[in-house]
Amino acid sequence: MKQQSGAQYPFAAIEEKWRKVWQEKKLHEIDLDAARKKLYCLVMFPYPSGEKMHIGQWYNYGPTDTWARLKRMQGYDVFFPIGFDAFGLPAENYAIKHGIHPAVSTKANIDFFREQLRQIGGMFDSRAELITSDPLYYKWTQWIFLKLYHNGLAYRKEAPVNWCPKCNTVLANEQARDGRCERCDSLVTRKNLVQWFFKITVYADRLLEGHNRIDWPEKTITMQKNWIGRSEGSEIVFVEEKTGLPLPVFTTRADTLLGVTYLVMAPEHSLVDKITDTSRIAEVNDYRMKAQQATEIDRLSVVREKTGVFTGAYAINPINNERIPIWIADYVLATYGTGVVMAVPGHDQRDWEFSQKYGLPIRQVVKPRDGGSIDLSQGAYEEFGLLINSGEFDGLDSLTAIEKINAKLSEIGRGRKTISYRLRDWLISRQRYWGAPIPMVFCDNCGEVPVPESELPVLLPEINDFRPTETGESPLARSQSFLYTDCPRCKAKARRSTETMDTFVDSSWYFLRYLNPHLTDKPWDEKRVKKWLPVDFYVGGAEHAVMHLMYARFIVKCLYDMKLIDFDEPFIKLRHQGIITNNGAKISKSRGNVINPDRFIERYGSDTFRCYLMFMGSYSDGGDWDDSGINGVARFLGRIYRLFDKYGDNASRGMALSYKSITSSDNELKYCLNHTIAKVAADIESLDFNTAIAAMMEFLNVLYKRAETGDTGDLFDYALAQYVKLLAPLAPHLAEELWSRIGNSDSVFNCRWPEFYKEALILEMMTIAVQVNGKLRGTVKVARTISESELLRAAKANEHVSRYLENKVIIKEIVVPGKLVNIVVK
RNA sequence: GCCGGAAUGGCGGAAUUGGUAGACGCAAGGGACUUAAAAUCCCUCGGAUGACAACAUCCGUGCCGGUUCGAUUCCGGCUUCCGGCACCA
Repeated sequence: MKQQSGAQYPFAAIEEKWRKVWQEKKLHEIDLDAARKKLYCLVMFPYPSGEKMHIGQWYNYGPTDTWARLKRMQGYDVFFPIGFDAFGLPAENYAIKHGIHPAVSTKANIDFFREQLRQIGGMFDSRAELITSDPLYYKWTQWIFLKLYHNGLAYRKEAPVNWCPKCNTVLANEQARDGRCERCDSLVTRKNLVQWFFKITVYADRLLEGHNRIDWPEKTITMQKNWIGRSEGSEIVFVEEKTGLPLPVFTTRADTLLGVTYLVMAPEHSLVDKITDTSRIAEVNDYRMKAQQATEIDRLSVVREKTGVFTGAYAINPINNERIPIWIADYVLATYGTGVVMAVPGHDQRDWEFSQKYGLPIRQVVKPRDGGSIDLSQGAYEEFGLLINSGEFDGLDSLTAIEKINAKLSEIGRGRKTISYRLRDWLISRQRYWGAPIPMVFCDNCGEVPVPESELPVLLPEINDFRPTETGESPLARSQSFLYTDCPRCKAKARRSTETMDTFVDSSWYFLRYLNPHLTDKPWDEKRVKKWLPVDFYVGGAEHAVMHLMYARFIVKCLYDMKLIDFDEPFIKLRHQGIITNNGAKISKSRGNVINPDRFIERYGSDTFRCYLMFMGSYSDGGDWDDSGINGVARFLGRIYRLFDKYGDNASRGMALSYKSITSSDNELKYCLNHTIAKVAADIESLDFNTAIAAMMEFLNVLYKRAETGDTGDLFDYALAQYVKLLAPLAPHLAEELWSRIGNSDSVFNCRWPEFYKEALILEMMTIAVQVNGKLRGTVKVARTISESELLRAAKANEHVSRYLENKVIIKEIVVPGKLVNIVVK
């Protein structure tokens, strides 16, 4: 018989049609106040820095929509909002490059993005859309700044900052990766500026504690822990001999205190001037100049020789009153610990290297616990051990010695146990135009004055020249009408703060705003926030592990402490999608290897493209982009379409049937139907989209086999109807079309995910593998109820097996119920 | 250097707590249909050896070793790749 090829799958018409219907019927608008089984599913919002969404963004939003749709069909009230992280450097750089004002280019780009998001067919609630560059939004970003300010969590100080000479802007440590600007790859230099900071360091321990209460990838939590870098140790106060100035050091090895042979200060340390001996001033200043200039180029070199100079000053060891020289060296960081290190060349490799170069003495104060010998001329001995040359502490184990020495220092008021962190305060000011202005005023009489809440928002001035200035001053200063204002307190002439806020401030609270982004008199709807937050499921790139994801947690903890919200962790469950590369290289505009999804949508349709992204491989691993397999997914959807084109009437009949009323001996189809229902749900839930689609393909193959053999009874009809529901989260447009064609007037997304019947998964006959000495020799098909002895007899009788048993002695017989038999012979 | 993760056919990738390795696809080859092409459908498809053939035997999940009746899975030691951190005292 001739095989009919059937109708072509008219995806373009179908997809456009249903997107319109969904919009008209407001299918994706949910009643936030009436919802009973809330599920807040959030995906990191895009920053519209280019004209179009790239493939990575599609990869973020398509599969996540599939997840959200499944949850909806499982009976949850799913809130799945999307918005635009529109402020910030990428958007501004795009505007500068194209000579368009960022307000204009951002709006145009958002329009493109919105259309593309619509093409995905995502169930985004359009009423919840927010744009962080909208005054209606950033008014409340400024409000949050003021809240932090009034609670002592925002402050200003002069600080050496990472400065990108090309972007003309300050960079956060997180943005100055490998000493290079995250955006433009220029080498970062240092510059002293007065900057605004948020006191995230105050929350270091709270941020660590919260890790125990969230379901996040282990890797992400580890990265945050490393970033916070909590380290327990001691603060020990040395005293400078001439001036009597205290010089506290931080160490984790108080047990080596008697092995200290000199101190080293960071070149930038503020006391260097005060202690340096007059005879050494020239040399010290010269070194400090060089250290400041010797920027990141040197820092990057892998094997960098340590350098330093002697200050001419001496310090006194608080335990034995020994007089030791004070040096400065740039291997000591000004920003960690106290900026002063007690050097123990015998037991710290860095100090050892320094001592070798400058001929400083080495003293052993720890010996191995096992009595073995060590050779300090080869390098430092950094292990814990037993103390020697340490007076009253001799013979103690390092761990005990740390306790005893801490106690003694405490007693004499010269030290204490303390904790040091790698985490620094969050530098939030940017000398850039495209951001939320910091709502502060500087008055000659009153000093630093916060803008009153009633005067928010401080509008971003509409200026023509929005490019950064070379002096480092913000371009906002170019606007006289913005810059000069009246002091809110004394009404005298005053100047506004001209910096804008880091965009990570904008994205640290947006999930609160989604629930009602149109509110004008408050930042969020408390009632809805109480009901909907925290976010149940958050999906986004792993590149945000230490920035966005930590800042958002910090801001939420601040708001919690101010009693403005009643939860202190914003994202209960977090998962990352993998990265799509192009020929193994990261996709970026600068590399010119951007993949535009549009041509695939045009050629294959949105459903096919979405399914292909999900089918390509593991979602959390990502992978290299290769379009050669997309045909297979297009064929798959085409086959579904044609099956229903031909057997639509059967599916319609199947709609009216209930599973329990069907009598059929087709156990294979029963199994397949029920197994697929369970598997697709479980796999989508755990983001294993690829295997969910594979299961749907297998199910389809089974259905086709039934169609070919004419075995199309009630069970087949019923299975067809269920198939549409299973398809719905994966290919929403096609499923909705088929659902309508088989006689439904309501959306498939308003029906419930089918139940599966466990009993169908238990097959009467099963195939058991038979091994001899662990090697597969054959299989036997037996009844499920077979006894162990009967199974063994059947296994041994199998012709492929029996010949391996001839003239052998059976030593052992292993039976794994339902799986296999292994016969061990000799 | 330190901390994670990974390595499976020509390719992307499957493989619930150790239990039939290679599901599902792609590509390729052969065939059907067609004037032809596209589309569609069917068959083969990890490697080696033997046979006309169905088939049989051996090898095979980065490398070496171990535990086990049995290892892609567990343990020890390497190699390579990816991600993160990198003078943090």
